[in-house]
Amino acid sequence: MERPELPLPQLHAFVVLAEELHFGRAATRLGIAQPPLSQQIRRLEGKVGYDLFSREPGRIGLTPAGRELLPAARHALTHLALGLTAAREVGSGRAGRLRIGFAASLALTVLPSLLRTFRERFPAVDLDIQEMTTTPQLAALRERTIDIGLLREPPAHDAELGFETVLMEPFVAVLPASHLLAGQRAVRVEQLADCPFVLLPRAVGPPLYDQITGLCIAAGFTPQVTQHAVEWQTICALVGTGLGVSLAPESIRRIRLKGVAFRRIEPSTVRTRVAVAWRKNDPSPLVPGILAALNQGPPGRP
Amino acid sequence: MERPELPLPQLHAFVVLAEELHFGRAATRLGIAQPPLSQQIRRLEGKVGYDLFSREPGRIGLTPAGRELLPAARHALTHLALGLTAAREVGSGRAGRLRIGFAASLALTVLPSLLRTFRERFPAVDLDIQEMTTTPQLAALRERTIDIGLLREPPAHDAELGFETVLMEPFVAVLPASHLLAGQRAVRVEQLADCPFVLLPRAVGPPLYDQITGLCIAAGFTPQVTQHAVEWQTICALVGTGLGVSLAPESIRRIRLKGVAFRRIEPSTVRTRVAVAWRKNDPSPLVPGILAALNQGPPGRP
DNA sequence: CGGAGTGATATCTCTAAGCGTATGGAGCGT
DNA sequence: ACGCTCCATACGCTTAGAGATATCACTCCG
Repeated sequence: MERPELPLPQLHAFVVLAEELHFGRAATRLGIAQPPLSQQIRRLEGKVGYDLFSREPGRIGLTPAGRELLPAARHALTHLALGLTAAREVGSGRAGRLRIGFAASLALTVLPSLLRTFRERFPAVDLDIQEMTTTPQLAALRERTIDIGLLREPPAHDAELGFETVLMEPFVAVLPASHLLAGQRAVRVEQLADCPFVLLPRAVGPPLYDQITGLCIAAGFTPQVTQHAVEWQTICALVGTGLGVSLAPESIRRIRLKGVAFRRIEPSTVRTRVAVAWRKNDPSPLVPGILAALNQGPPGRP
Repeated sequence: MERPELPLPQLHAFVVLAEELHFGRAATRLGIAQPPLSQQIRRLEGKVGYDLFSREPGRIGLTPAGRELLPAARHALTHLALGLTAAREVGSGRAGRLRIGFAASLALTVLPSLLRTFRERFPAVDLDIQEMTTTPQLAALRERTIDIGLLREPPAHDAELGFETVLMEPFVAVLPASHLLAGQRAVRVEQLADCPFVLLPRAVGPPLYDQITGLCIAAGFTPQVTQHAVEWQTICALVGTGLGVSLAPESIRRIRLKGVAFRRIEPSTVRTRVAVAWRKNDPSPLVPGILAALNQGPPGRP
């Protein structure tokens, strides 16, 4: 990439003159007087090294060299103009791309309303949404694979990432419909002490896992996890087969499955925190945009 | 076409910095100190209205707006550079296109050697050659349909066109091989007085036609033209069938046809002038080039 | 022959680009 | 804590660019 030799204003004048083939009119179109235009063209011809126009009285024409340069000049000017407006669109946040990672359990609650209000405000923005559990989201944010994360139980502080709480969800008990406890309106956690548990593997979201087991421990027992599954959908299905019970954020009530019952638990003080995450140094104007959309949009009730 | 907002030097700096992602190295590549580079980028960002780079200590990166502008900037710069060198190639005459019209009778004499020497000197120039008779050539030159004409009997002076004599050709008699006069080494023009003539239509080249009939009139008779044909090739063929005789420039001896004989004529003082023609105001550097090639190349002997 | 139209030249002004040197200040590693 | 790297800022200088006005030169035309 060598340093540019031809100033753009001169090329602009060149293109306009090539279209008008008349110094007076071209100068008018450029909004300048005629002599400066003559100068511009002369200067440009000086830098190119050859005449670009043949000047015969009453008849201005492009020389072969001018004909050769014209399309390049036109392309450069239009490309730049387009690129500039595109960059401004993106810079202002009117256009662009935002990659969002979200926890599967939010697919039926926060996510839909968030996407709706965001799309209303930024119709030209492409949204790439991708289901990911908490830990991979944090990694993806750092690696710049996603720009926004919707996750559970964020770390309290992070040098690189910012968090904002979206929702505080209580837990519910997930029971087979045939289970004894399913007859109650609410279930005390200690009543689950002897039941086998179906849970997420701890690795996909250690804080949430610890919160659930912490609930049990607070109730005086250590849950016996007999089965793991990576998706809440699967956990509910397994519970439905009678394999065990589970404790889950209230959101998953939206998953309707035959033979599965959800019940409030007591104590109901412990809640799981749902948060947005973003890179603090992300220069994109869409990040503030989506935070605003989250706060403004209808609160995602489970 | 609006007036350009972004100066090219700044875009150049932008592209280089986007490649290096390091102010120091980019400045070195640009051959300037680091602070001016910072200024350039700042100015550019000011004009765009948004940051193009995210500056975190130890890590420079493109913002989305910068990513959007980068390809446009690169395209503009490379297109301009290519267009500029192309224009210079054409301007210097090293490349380009030259449209040549030529009289058919020259296809076997002046034209081949001219093309050969011209191609040696200007290998990158495209030559469009096109067979045309004299009158259309003059029109095509004026209409800028061709750039160079190779024609017979040019007008003595022309305001717009320039001419240079390439060759002065004597005439020969074209006879059926069986003709009585074919037995002689040379034919006196008046011996053709009673023969029917095959000639070009006057319209395709009035001066040449008048010259031929003038030859006859000088010899004391008016030729009886019984047949016209637009190509010398055809004329010779018709002569070969015994339809008549003709008078033609010596060049057409190169046309070898059975049953056709060519003989010197007497008096042999009258000659037909073969000339190059060009637009006097043609800005192309190839015009002087081809004139030089004509003078330098081997003289086109018929 | 004179005037209209068109482009080139001459001269002047002003602005902003472009560069350099010197300096400040934040992170990071030793 | 110190120094190193790296980028930003401040200041001053020079020059090229871009504009205007006034004037000249040429051609064409009535």
